[in-house]
Amino acid sequence: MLNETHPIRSSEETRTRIFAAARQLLAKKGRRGTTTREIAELAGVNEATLFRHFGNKDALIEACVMYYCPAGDLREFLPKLSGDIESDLRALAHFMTERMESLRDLILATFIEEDQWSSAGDAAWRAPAMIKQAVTDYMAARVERGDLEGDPVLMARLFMGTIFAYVVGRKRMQYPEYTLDDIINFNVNVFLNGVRKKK
Amino acid sequence: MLNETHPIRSSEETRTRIFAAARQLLAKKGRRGTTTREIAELAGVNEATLFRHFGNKDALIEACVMYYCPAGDLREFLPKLSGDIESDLRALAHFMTERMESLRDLILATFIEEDQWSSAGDAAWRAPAMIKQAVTDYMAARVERGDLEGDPVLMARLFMGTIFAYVVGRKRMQYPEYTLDDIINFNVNVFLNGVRKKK
DNA sequence: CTTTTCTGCAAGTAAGTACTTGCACTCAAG
DNA sequence: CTTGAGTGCAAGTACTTACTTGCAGAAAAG
Repeated sequence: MLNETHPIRSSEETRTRIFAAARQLLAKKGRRGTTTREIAELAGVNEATLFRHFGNKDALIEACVMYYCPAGDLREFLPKLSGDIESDLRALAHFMTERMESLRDLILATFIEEDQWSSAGDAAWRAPAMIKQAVTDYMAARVERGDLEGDPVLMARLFMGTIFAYVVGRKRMQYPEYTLDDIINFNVNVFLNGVRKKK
Repeated sequence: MLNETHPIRSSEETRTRIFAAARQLLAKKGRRGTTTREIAELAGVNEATLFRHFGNKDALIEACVMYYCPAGDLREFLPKLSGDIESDLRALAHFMTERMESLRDLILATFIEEDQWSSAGDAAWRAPAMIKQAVTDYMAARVERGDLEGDPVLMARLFMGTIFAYVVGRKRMQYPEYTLDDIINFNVNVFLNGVRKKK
């Protein structure tokens, strides 16, 4: 007999359900504030299943972060860039905003309890670090070509900082009267006017 | 007899010792990761003293945040500004960096566990919100005067965002080869070139 | 001197939490 | 049909944590 408390589920699906629940709770309550009981409940599995899959809470969290922080999806995006700087930067800003937005809470969570995240914390930061490097390279190429002038590292830092601040600060510092496009356009314009090479 | 386990302490001093310890731990481990036992130990008081002073952990944390987030110290600073825009903005950037730095971890902690901070979370954000308003006003005045052009709200947002990103991201995104001055000077220059009115 | 206030100390309680274990059930593969 | 993997369920363990309580000492105020 097949009752509703025993639905058929593959092992894979169970794992992803657990990951989804863990991510949601980790982002909301942090590592210590999240209990295995809550994760199990939200995932719709028994608490014992968590431990049978991952051994302990730490391993679960680490696997969860690894699962959600792939580091390679930037390579599909970069080759598409080659128009003029302004549209490039706008596209980059949109791409980065999306990426960071989807990891926002997980990234934020690694900021506090810093000593307790161990390698899971590093995993969450791998994608942003790769993007940072790519942006720096982009800026350096444009400086080389004579489009921009200044230190590419500081340029990348400034550019990414504006996006970081938008994504992270959004909840506490709200600007409901502006759309994401408004803000990105403004930021890109100011940035470009500020670093474009004078002729 | 006066032994070292019973040193003389006024009630006021005990409170500030508790606040200092609580702040340190809250910043490092978050609200749930911080235990009353640890706070008492670090403060050098008995755990029971905590509860005799504040009743419960929540009230302690709230009192602690209130204690460390005064909202009025900006008024002493603003009147000193009246030179040219560049030096004004540099001074503002330094001031904001210092303020945010001293509250960095407390502010960060309020980002996650958001539902659990209640009014303490608002208290931690009162000072930044006031600074945001002051910067917006400053920008508006400069636009009015014809020095800058653009939307003062977005200008303030961008300007503060760069500082926010620096302070918050510092630990994970390190640039040991640049000093704070390097970064502030670069950011202020780019920003100013970007928003200065063209003649 | 007496009283009040603040504190330390030790013991304890009730609740929560990570994690375990033994058993039964379902389903798919051999 | 048998077997094994994956799961639910219920009970339990060892530990932590917020919070309490009763007692005693020390200092300050009256």
